[in-house]
Amino acid sequence: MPELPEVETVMRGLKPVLEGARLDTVRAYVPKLRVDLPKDFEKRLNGNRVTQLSRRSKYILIECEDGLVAILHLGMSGRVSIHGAGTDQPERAKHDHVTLRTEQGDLVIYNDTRRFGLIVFSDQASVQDHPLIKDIGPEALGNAFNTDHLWTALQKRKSPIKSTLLDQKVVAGLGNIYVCEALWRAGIHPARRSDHVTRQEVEILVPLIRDVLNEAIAAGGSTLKDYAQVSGELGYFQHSFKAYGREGEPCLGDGCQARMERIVQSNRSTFFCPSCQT
DNA sequence: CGGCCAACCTGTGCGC
DNA sequence: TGCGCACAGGTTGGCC
Repeated sequence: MPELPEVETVMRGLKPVLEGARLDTVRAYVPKLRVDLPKDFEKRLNGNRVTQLSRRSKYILIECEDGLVAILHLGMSGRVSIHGAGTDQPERAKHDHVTLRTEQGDLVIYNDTRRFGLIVFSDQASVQDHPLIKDIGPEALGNAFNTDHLWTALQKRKSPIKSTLLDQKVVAGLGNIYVCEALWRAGIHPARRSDHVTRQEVEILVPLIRDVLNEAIAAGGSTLKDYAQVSGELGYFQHSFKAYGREGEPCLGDGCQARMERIVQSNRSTFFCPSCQT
């Protein structure tokens, strides 16, 4: 998926188009993504007015005036494109699964090759208690994600630090790319047992996690492979990773002569420097 | 509960 | 252009 920076970028791109807008024509072309779409999907959204967009972890929350909240997750390959009123509005493309048109004439298309994304309904009063939301840990960019919190979580775990940072119950928003990047910056080996990371290292790691996420958001989200951010003026950006995808290439650490390596941890690729990361 | 793995899908790239 | 396999940014459910 899109990780936190990409989801944040998509949410920010959708905000000016959807917030305050009344939905005019809502269509679903498939019965399910990763899970079934709500049975009354089109009916509940059509004619509704969007009041607020927000993000929780990698979920985009779309609140409507009648209290309905649509919870959107982009999975691995979900993309959102916006086609402004008065511009050419494309024919339905392969893997376009959901379209929203506003009364102003803006068109929002959800495209998801692998259909690992999802859209479910909740309501304003109980969305924080929704099963998908309720166990999520503190936002990586929020104040509640701090040294104490991460340190406490790490003490309870023997699994590799990489796996723990991917656990959304520990910290919300990190994914495979930014965990690799943050651990490289912090000089921590991804296979190190969580409970063997020192408190001093956690103090270094937490702000580095924030840095890498903030830099990616500032860059408009990274554009990579099958993920493309095309929501209007935010545009494209080429973000160059220091660790992710750099197997066999020189480590970019100061004065480091080593080459980056790739290992597989719980079926996910991890990229790291065998010299800088201990 | 912690930890691991398969499953959910489609597409792409590489070796033969 | 064919076949088979590995791999891709995520999350869940089942099992030990």
